[in-house]
Formats: sequence, C-alpha cells, structure tokens
Amino acid sequence: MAKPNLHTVAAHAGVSIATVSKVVNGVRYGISEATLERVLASVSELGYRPNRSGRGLRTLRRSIIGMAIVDPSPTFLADPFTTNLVAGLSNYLSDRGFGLLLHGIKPKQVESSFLVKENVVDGLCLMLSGSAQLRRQNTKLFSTLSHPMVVFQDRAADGIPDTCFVNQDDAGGAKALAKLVLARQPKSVLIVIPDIFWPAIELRLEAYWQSMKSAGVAAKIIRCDESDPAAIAHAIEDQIEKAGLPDVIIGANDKIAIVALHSLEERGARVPEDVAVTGFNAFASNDYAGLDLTTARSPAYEMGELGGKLLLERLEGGEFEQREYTLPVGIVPGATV
Amino acid sequence: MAKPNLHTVAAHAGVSIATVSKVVNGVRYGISEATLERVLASVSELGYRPNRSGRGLRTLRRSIIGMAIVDPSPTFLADPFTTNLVAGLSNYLSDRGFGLLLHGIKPKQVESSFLVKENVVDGLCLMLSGSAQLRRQNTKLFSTLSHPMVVFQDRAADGIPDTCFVNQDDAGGAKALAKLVLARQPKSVLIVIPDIFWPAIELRLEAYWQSMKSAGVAAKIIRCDESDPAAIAHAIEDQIEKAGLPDVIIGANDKIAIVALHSLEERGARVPEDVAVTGFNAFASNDYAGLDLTTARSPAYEMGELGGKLLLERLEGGEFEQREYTLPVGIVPGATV
DNA sequence: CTGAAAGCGCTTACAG
DNA sequence: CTGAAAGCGCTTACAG
Repeated sequence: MAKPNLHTVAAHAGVSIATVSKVVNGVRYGISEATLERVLASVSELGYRPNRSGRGLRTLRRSIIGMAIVDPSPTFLADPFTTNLVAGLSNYLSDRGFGLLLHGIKPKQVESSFLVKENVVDGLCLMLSGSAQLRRQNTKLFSTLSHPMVVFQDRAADGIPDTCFVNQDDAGGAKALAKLVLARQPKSVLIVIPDIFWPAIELRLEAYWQSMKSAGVAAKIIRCDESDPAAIAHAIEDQIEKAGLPDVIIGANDKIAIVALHSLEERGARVPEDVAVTGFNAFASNDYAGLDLTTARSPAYEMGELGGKLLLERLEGGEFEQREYTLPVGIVPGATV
Repeated sequence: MAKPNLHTVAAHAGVSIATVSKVVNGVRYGISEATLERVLASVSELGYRPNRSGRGLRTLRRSIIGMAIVDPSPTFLADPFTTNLVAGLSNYLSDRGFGLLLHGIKPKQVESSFLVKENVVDGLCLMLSGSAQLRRQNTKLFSTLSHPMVVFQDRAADGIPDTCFVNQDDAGGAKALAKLVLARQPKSVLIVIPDIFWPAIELRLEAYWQSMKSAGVAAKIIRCDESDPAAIAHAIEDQIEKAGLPDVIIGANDKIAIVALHSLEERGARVPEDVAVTGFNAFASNDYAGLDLTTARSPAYEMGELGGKLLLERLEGGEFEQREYTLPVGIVPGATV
C-alpha cells in the first residue's frame, strides 16, 4: 500500500487537502473543533507523514543544512574536535526540525560533490583542511553557490559574501598556557608543531612565541609529522640529543604532548619536576590513558551549536549580524606543569 | 538575483525546459550537438544547479539516507566505532550522489524526531543504545515508517519487515583472542565487562566464557561503569585484592583494557610476563599513548560501507537479498599477551 | 469555518 | 530532434 498523502487523508476525513494541511502544520485558527479531531484521527489512523519534498518545493525551504568536511582522509570524522563540533551542530539543528547533511569531501573532488553541483540545502557549514591557498580557493567555490555559510576554524576573509566565521580562541588559550608555564621560570622551552600548518596551529605558535619573547625565555621550535607517533617521538628525541633536556615542552596539540610524555618517561625524566609539558585540545580518551595532561579544552561542541544558531537566524533574518565569532578556550590545569 | 531554474536556462538557451532537463541529466540521445552545447553554455553561464526538491517530488526519490543514532549522550559521535561506521557509510553514499542525514536522538525522544514524524529520506540506518527491550521497541517504531532499513550492531529479529542487520563478528573476534590467551596456559582469567549490556558485549562474553570453559580454565567475571576510568580501576583493584593477580585480564573493550594496564603498572606487575591483557575494538589513539595492546580491530568503516551498499541495492532491487551480514573482526597481535 | 485553485521545480511519456 | 503538458505533494492567498 502506497504512502498516504494529503489527498488520502482528506478523502478519509471528508475534508479538503487545504484543511488537512492546516491541521498538520498546527494552524489552529479557523478550524472547528470537530474537523480538527476528525482530521487528527485520520492522520493517525493512516499513519500520514508529510512529504518534505512537497513542502520544500512549495516553500523553497528544505530544512536541511549541509556540513562539508574537506579532508584528504576517508576517516574524516576521526578527530575528536570534528566529532564534537558535528555533534553540537547536529543536535542544535535536530532540536529545531532541521536535518544535517554530512559530507566528507577530498580536497580535489570538491567541484564534483553533489553539494556543489546541486541545490540541496538551505545553508552550508564548512570545515577545511589543506594549505591556506587551497582552503581559500574552496571557500570561494562554495561561496558562489549563494547559500548562507558558516566556516569553522579559518580566518575571516574578504570577498566571501553571506558568510560567517566561527573560531576558537587559539591565541587566548596558548597565552594562558604560556602563563602557567612561565610561572615556573623556565630557561629553555621546546615548542613542537605539526609540519602541516593549520591556521589554528599558526595562532597558537604565534601566541607562545610572543609570550616567551616578552618573558625573555629562549624558545626552540621543531616540526614533525603528527600523523605518525614514531615520527613525533623521533623529532623530540633528536632535539633532546642535540640540545639537552628543555625545562618545558609545549606540544601544539595533545597527540604531540602525549608522545612527549612517553619519551620523557623512557628517559627517566620526571614530569613536571624536570620537564613541564602542555598540550592543546583535550579529548576524553586521555582520562583512560591515566594521563593528567595540562592542556586547553576546545569549545568544539559549542562552536557547532553556535554555527547552527547563526545559520538558522540568518535564514530567518536575511543576513548575518557579525562577520566572525571567537569562542573562549578553557584551561585544563592537569599535573604536567 | 534569484536562483536560476529550468525555465531561466531554457529561455537563455532558446529551448524548452524538457530539453534542458535532458541535458542536465546526461540524456544524450535525441539531442543535437548544437543544442547540447548551447544548453551546457547557458547552464554554466547562469550557474544553474538543479533543485533536488523538484526532482525529488517528481521522482518520489530524494537521494537521502537517514542515519539515526539513538543515544542518551549529546556527544553521540564520541565513540570511534560510531565515527568510523558513519564515515564509511557517508563516503559510500556521497560517491553515489546520495546524502547522509545525520541525527542523534535521545532514547525517549525518538517519537518526536522529524525523521519519524515526516517523510524525509529514502532509507534509514539505525544504531541503538539502551536495553534490549528499548532497542527492540525503537526498532519497531522505525520499521512502521515503511522505509527500507539497515540496523547496525543488533541481533536480527522477526516481525521487522524490510530490514537488514549488519554486525561485526564479536564472537569470532573473542574466540580468536581467547585462543591467543589460552596458548599461555593460564590458570586464572579475569573478564571485565561494562555494567550496561550491549549485545556486542554479550556475544564477546559468551565466546570468552565458552572458550575458557572448554579449556578448563577458571574465569571470573566482574562488571564496572566503563564511562568512568576511576570506576574501572576500582573494580579491577578490588578484585585483585580479594583474589590475587590473575594470569590474564580480558577487557570487554579497549577502554577497560587500558585502565587495567595502568593498574598493573602501578602494582609493578609485568605485562605480559605476569599478567596478559586483551582489549576489543582498537582505535588509533592507542598508538599515541605508546600502548601496544593485544586487541581486536572492528570493521566499523566496512560495516558503514556495506550498510550503504545494501540500502542502495535495496532501493534499486525492491528487497534485501539477505536478512543479516556479519563482518570479520581482525586481531591486532600487540605485545600484551 | 472551509475549499478551489495556482504554482513551487522538476521528469517523462508522448506527439509531432 | 524538440517541446507541450501532466503531475509528483504540498502551502497559501483568496473567495465564499
């Protein structure tokens, strides 16, 4: 038996489809009590569920937001930052009857994505990886689609209309961690960053660098392939061989910090007595590993919620009120500083 | 300027909307070369993108698959098993022009979800948490929607039409781990499971229990709140105080195994010389923690892909070919057995 | 309080 | 090779 539609229900209840439509949409004025009840009974008896394509076509609204995650890896959801952000966004939208269309796209395949080629969503969220140039290029491409857009974790740029940027305060978090570290009056600081430059990493690095500089502390920066734990360990141990144990190791993120912690343990260096260690963007699995890392907690979930809120308000109001939002990053005190 | 539609393009190219529709949909027979080029030029010049609501209404297909994750937690995406499965599903669908509508739902709010109340998707994927009874109830509810369904990680049940179950071989994985462990000829085995009974945990437990039984090895089972690392540690240490160090600790999952590893380290017990340890459902962050846990690797990504494949084939073919699929679980040898 | 009618953007069987 | 026309399921301004 085919799915019931407005006509089926109308026939069953002995009213017009207009009346059924009103009842289904909760329009309660200008409907008699008797009609209301009869229609409601038919809806329930037939198991009628409004078809969103019909409504969408009529209203030119689909109640769907697209989330494009541009990432070379097929496991584009692996990062806890991403999953928390997506969860916040999805929950915010779901609570308001909006769906989230999730789409991981390889950087080179953006143009052939159905999100780009077809008109499927009311608004778009963007999270991009890759070089600044590639990110800018893809952001531009998406912006030609004339959908309202929210871009996460990227610097606000001109020439991208109807778009709002939502970031976490990486600089602020790094500054706060630097302050904690500097209270120990270190002589030497080792900063370990990934060899791929994310804008967030750039902001953290700059904040660390400035903080160390104004405190007159010598800071050394090294890079490593953060996707490979062995490569991180190798980079750190190399540097220690060359220059000796630093007073502080600042990891650009938790992955790096955790590897540093293990390297230090193997050397028999005490943390934080001999060497203090910090990370960035805490995630819960640290707890299971028995680590009590001093780090910064990302407001990823809240960023997702905010992105959803901004997009829905934009859809209501016709324009974004602000061009950029920056959410505070909390410090997780831990026991490694 | 409003978004171009078929009429805009048709007027611009000087043809009918039927012709534009054919060109846009790649119908190449019965179209002259000259017309084809003219239409393509207009499409590109005007930046035309077909509106899916229109097509969806006409074809009664939306090219959208819903993924409902029923979970009490707002961070319903936190588990690596879930994210890998969703990534596999999403990628499979995206590559075929289908969108994935992601929806985390609290167990009590299933009925008010728009995925239930409205007709939005062509097919449904389900991942459920909670008691067997609650899961069965929600599966039933979704099955009344008369969408083809794929249910992940739940036992196939009767009375649920047009539904296919996709599972990983938890029993097989557990059996293989048990075999590894039994090669050490242990005298006593401690099995640590979560106090909430997932069907997967149940299957693993049964396989462990049977394996130990037929080998004549004494096995003790204890439960703990696996969402709290301290609670896991407490449960394990309690048991060790009471009954002494076992020869093997089998964690029902990696979280538990990792906590066990740390407890043993604090006691100065050597792994695997004094105590062997196994987990289940490996995830990559173990590598960063410097652990080399003996565990089983879940085919979560492949399960997602398979679910997408089954659903798309079902949409083509009219029915599922098989009622249930079970994907093999790989063993990660590690260094803790 | 109720319903007839127009129309959202599209596809497709059919006539020419 | 091309296009007129019907109709997918719905909402809404309007007439009664």
